Order: sequence, then structure tokens, then C-alpha cells
Amino acid sequence: MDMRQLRYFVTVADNGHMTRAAAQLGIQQPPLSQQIKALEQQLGMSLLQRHPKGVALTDAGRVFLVEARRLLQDFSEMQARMARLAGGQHGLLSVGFTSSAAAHAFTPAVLRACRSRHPGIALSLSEDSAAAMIEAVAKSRLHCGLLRVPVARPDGLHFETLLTEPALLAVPLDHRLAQGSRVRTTPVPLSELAGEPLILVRRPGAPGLYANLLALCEREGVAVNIAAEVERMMTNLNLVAAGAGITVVPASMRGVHAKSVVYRPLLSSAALEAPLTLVHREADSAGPVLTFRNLAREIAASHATA
Amino acid sequence: MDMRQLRYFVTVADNGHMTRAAAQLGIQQPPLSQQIKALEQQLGMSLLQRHPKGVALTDAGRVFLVEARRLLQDFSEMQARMARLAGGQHGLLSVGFTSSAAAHAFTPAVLRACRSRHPGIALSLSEDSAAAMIEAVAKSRLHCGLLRVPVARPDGLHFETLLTEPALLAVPLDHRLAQGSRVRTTPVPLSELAGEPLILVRRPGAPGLYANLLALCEREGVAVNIAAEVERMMTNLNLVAAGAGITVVPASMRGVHAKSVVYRPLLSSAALEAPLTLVHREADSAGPVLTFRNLAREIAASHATA
DNA sequence: AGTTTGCAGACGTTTTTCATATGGACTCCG
DNA sequence: CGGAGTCCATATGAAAAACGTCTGCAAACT
Repeated sequence: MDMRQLRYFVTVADNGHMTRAAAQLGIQQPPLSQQIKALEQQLGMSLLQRHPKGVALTDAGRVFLVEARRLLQDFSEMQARMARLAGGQHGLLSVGFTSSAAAHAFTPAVLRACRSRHPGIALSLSEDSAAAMIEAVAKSRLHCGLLRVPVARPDGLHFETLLTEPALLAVPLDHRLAQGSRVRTTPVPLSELAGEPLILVRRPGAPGLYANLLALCEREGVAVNIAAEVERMMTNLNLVAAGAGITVVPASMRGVHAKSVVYRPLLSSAALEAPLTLVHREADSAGPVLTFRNLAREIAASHATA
Repeated sequence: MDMRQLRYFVTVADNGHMTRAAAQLGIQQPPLSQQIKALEQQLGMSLLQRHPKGVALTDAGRVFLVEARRLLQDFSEMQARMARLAGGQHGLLSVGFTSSAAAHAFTPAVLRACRSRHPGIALSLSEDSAAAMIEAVAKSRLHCGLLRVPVARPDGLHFETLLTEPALLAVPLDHRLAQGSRVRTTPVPLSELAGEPLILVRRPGAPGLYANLLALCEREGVAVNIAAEVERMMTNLNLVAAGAGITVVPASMRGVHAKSVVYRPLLSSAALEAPLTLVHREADSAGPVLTFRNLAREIAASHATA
């Protein structure tokens, strides 16, 4: 038994007429008669009474009509759901982000926009380190990841820079680099960092914002003094606020500990960009992932101009 | 999209393996690959990730799997319902009966048996005259009819005699034919009816129990005296009980007005049989009608022996 | 009675589906 | 590191199914 046969039968039942139904279905009358006959044979009962001026439903035909209608309805609803899924307005979407990505206003903005614009997408959020998140995306445990610097680039993964922002120097309020209300907006040369107790996020053997900073310092011949290594960027700023040292963070974090931390641009800031990166599997080029990617690009654009 | 393709996909998803699924489905692997590919193309998304050691579901595949399962489930349930309908354990069944058919214990017995043995059959009962009922069956307003003598035999209708019983003479308690407790069981010759006020059910121009009686009287040269014509056999007996005349009724009605009516067999009773007849359309040779017919035969057999 | 209308059957054609054979990618194992 | 084994995809031919055209038959209309 076939969906096509069900559709044929319903059309015949609606018309009470084989020939008209055939025309409506865009086929000839004999094939339609054949299919109806085959359907009756499969069910082992006659569905139609053949009259000289058309056909009428038998009792079994009346019962079968409601069954067939229901099944066709279910079928088309299923197709609609799948179409919405393909269109990306529907389905599951698990998104991960790092703590530093969450610090940027973009992250809550894009998640909020996704919820409001695509209520059919069930968002599942998680926070983790960049390395763990990239692996989770590669292993299909996550659909998308929002992070700063790609610390690994496995095959089959697509990385896309949504935003870049300068990195800022963060120093305690009572630090010598924070003295004077006017100087706070003037760039600091990299050489000023020499000997300062530097706090950084530990990323053994992996690239990242701090790896770039260290490489930059080495190139410029600035001797750094690593005072502490922490797990999360937020911990970083907590230590700076406590006066334990200085650090470098993406500009979007400048609101953290505003009362006890002073943020100053770096002179060589052009070389120390803090990107915001979206990662997903290359294979996921349709459905909710695509929708989310497009949404992320759109929100990123509005954040870049702002 | 086809039911077959859904079945194929579900099997592949269950096995996580094309080749094994193909074997399980009883086809080769390449056609299965083709069908899955066609399905993916129709849906506009990939459902499976091809791995060297098998296949795994994509997100869309997981969603589609539950949809496909549900649809296949609905489909098989529908088939089961139709099979029960074909088997006659299910469906609507409208049965009509005449008042005289209802007087026989068989009628309530068969209806009760139908309700208890086939709860899936929704019985719809109605009482009407034999002529109206036969027309209702012919016009498909009724599935079956229970009546006495077929007063008409339109084409396409099947009549079946379930039971026959003798007709009895019914006379008032104080009638001369009712005198003496011993004579009540001895047969009455037809000649005794001569001149007696006869009450009969009016059936203009149609055969029936009373038409047979009148024909019999005419053949035997007995002059009848028609005292009244009524619509229902029960009215008959009410008038007899009131002393308005005598009549002839099927034996099964002998319990009516037992205190005021005496029932005596007729000598020529062999020629005056009162049948109980089942009528249905010849086309209704399957489903609930068939079930009811078989049940009626069975109950009739047990009533005949009793 | 002739015409029209509507469904069913016969037969050839096209499309679909399946099976066989083959190729390419990956894993496992010596 | 190379060869055997697995597994899925592709190619090609055969079988089956669906469709279209033509025709027949029965009932209704004129």
C-alpha cells in the first residue's frame, strides 16, 4: 500500500467520480481504476460501489476514507516539520561558549535573538574551555562553539571570525600605569610591561591570546615576568583587582571590576587582536546550524558598527 | 516519498549498517543505498553520516527517525483496523426488525450475542414494517433486516430463512374453540374458522403470513369473515384478548396475553409455516454483515433444537 | 434506437526498482 | 608498509510497476 494510492482513493471518494478524479490527479482514468482495484485487493474488501453515473463509497470505503485522510494528514505534517527542520527554523541546537566569549555582549545578544526569532529551535547551552569545546564540536557533542582564538583546528571543522577587538592592558587601580586620569586613555607601549608581574590563562602548548602576547614580547625583546597562571579569564581580572599583577584581556571585558581595575590600550594593539570565533562542523551546512551562523553574522555586524 | 523508503530508513538506522539492513530487508545493498539517497534528496538534507565501518544518524536523521517510526506505526495500526473490519469484528452494523420478528426469542438473543461477542461492532437497531425494511436494506439505509415473510424480493438482496415455526390459532379464553382444557392442545381443522370474525395484519397487495392463510382458506373452500385489519401483530392479539375476534400468529407469540388468549395448533399447519427471515444485500458478503449472518445462523440452530 | 457517459480490460511504452559487477576509502593485520 | 577485508557509492542491465492509448460494455439520456 502506497501513499499515492491513498491520495488517489481520497480524490475518488471526494469526487464520487473516477474520471473527474483522474483529471484532478493529472492522470488518465484506467490507471486510476487499476490502482483503486489494487488497493481493494490488498485490503481484501471493496471500497467503492460502481454505479453507471459514478461511484459511491461502501461501508468499508467510508471507514477507510477517514483512515486514509488521517494518514495523509499525518504524512504532510511530517513533511512540513522536516521542511522546517531543513529550513533551520526547527530542531535541536547545542551551543557552547568559553567564559571570555560570554563576556562579550555579542554572546548573550545572539542567543537572545535566536530564542526570540526562532522559537522552534531548542537551544542547549554549555560553558567550557576552548580546547574541550572544539573537541566536543568535532565529536558531534556540540553543534556550534563560540570562542576566542582557535587553539586547535581539526579537519572537518569550519572556523569563522565574527568579530575582532583590541586587547586591553588591565592594571590595578593603584598601579603606576594607572596613575593620572588623563593617561588612562593613552596607549601603553609594550616595553612598559617589562618586569611587571603578568597573569595569564594557562594553555599548555596551544595558541591563544596569551601565546600571541608572549610571542609579541619576545619579538620586541621585552622580558616578561609570569606571576600566575589561571584557568579562566575572569579569574585573571579578579587577581588584577586584588593587586596581584597585570594582564591583557579583550576590550569587551573592560566593564569588569571597573572600580578597582584600570583598562588601557596597548600601543602595538594592531598586532594583538582578540577575535571572537564561531566553530561548527563543515558537514552542518544546513538546518539550525546554518540559521544560527547567519544570525551570528548579522548580530556580529551590528556589534561591529556599534 | 514512500512507506517502503521509510521502512528502509528505519531499518538502516536500527542497524547502523547498510549491508546488514539490506540483508534484513531481503534486498541487496546498492538499491538500499539508492533509496536512502533518494530519500535524502527529497528531504533536501542528509540523514546519515557515512563512516568506514557503517553509518550514523545526523541530527536531521534522528528527528526523521522518530517521525518515520510514528508514521509506520500509524500505518500498521490502520492496516490492523482495516483487517478487523474485513474480518467483521469491527464497524457499524444497522439491523432492522419487524414487531413480529422481535416477538421471537431469537431476535433479542442474536442481538445480545452480537453485542457480547463482537464489542467492536456498533449495533444500530430499528423497528419497522417488513416492506419498509426491505426497501431500506435495498437502499443501503440498513445492513440487515429480520422479518417474517419476504413481502418483496428486489434484485441484489439475499433472503435467508433462519427458522420456521408453525402458525397457531389464537382465540379468546371464552371462545367456543377454547372450551375444555384438554382440547386446547388438539389441532383445529381449518373449516372451524368459517364464519369466525378474523383479525389480520393489513398488507395491501403483498404476500405474508395472512396472505398465505387467506389463500389456504380459499383453496379449502372456507369462507372467511374479516372483522378487522391492523398494522401490527401485537395489536392483533390485544384485540383477540378483548374478545373482538380470532387470529393466527407465529407459535413463538404464544406467551402473549396467556391469561386471556388460548393458542391452538392448526390441522393444516404444515401448509402455514411462519418463517423468520434474514435479509441483506448480496454485495455485503464480508465484514460485520457476514459476521452477523454467521452469528444469526448459529443462534437460529440452537433455537431450532431447543 | 442512437448518443452519451462512465468504468473496466488489453496492450505497448515509460519509469521505477532491483540485482550484478565494479570502484574507492578506510581499517586491520602480518 | 603493503595486502586483505569491509563497507558504501556508482554503473549498467533486467525485472517490475505505473502510466497512456485504445477498446468494450452497460446504463442513462435524448
